[in-house]
Amino acid sequence: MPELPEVETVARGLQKAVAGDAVESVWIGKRPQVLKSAAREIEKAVTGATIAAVRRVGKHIVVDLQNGSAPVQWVVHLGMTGSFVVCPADAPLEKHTHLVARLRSGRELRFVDPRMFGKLAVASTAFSAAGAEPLEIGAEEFTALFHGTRAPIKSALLNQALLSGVGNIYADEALFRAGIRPRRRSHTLTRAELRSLYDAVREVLHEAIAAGGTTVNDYMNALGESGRFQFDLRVYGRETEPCLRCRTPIKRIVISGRSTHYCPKCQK
DNA sequence: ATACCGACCTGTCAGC
DNA sequence: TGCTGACAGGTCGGTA
Repeated sequence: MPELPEVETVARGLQKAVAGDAVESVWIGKRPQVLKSAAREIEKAVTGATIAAVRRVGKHIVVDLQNGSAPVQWVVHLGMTGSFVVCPADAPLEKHTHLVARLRSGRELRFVDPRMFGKLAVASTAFSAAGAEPLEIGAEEFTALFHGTRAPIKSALLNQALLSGVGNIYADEALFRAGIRPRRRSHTLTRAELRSLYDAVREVLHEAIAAGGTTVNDYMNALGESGRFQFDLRVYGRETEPCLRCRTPIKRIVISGRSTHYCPKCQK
């Protein structure tokens, strides 16, 4: 589900809603797949801790906790269907809820994930993403990064070790805006093409953040509200529909197992 | 080194 | 109505 703009939206929403609050107690479900730290360890790190800040790193949500003298990080990845929301304690418990943190303010912070592709862990060492932040990297560095791999550009954009945060929707949208075919080999792109792609990636991510993310199916922000960027998608999910620029039907192909959408006329 | 492919899970929707 | 298969925002590990 969530790519950089969705995770950013959740992190900002949580930062606004729960920074300064504290965790009084925690309930942990019995789904080992989503818990990457032992339940005991999570309980120990989180119970009694003050929430200093909530921020995004790549596609991860990082909650900075202060527990006694030791800073601890609570790291959450939403996978495809995860949600991390704050709600009143009496809100009905959703199916597939894996963790509930009761806050001093009386509200609850809940981690819900039906498909269980998400992850939740605690860490005492600073968490960092493998790849570069697309909104922080410079154009030169971006070019060097993509000249260094022979993979199809669509696959390269999805490779979190190169760039952290771009997922299937925004990869397709950025390639459309830059006029580049998704199967083109990354190292064969000209400097000018990579410069357009750099601009397109940043532009689409900024616009999507401003719209509160894309809700295709079940993505929700920290307060359980939908995003609005689904109305601004130009190619993703528009197979056979006319290109918004040239009216040619949008094509759908599969690249490294992911559904890929592009305009055969506008993208070279 | 690189790149496909299935696996991990549950839910939904289209088609028969 | 109900079954079956395809598909879904993401990553990982195995294999070629």
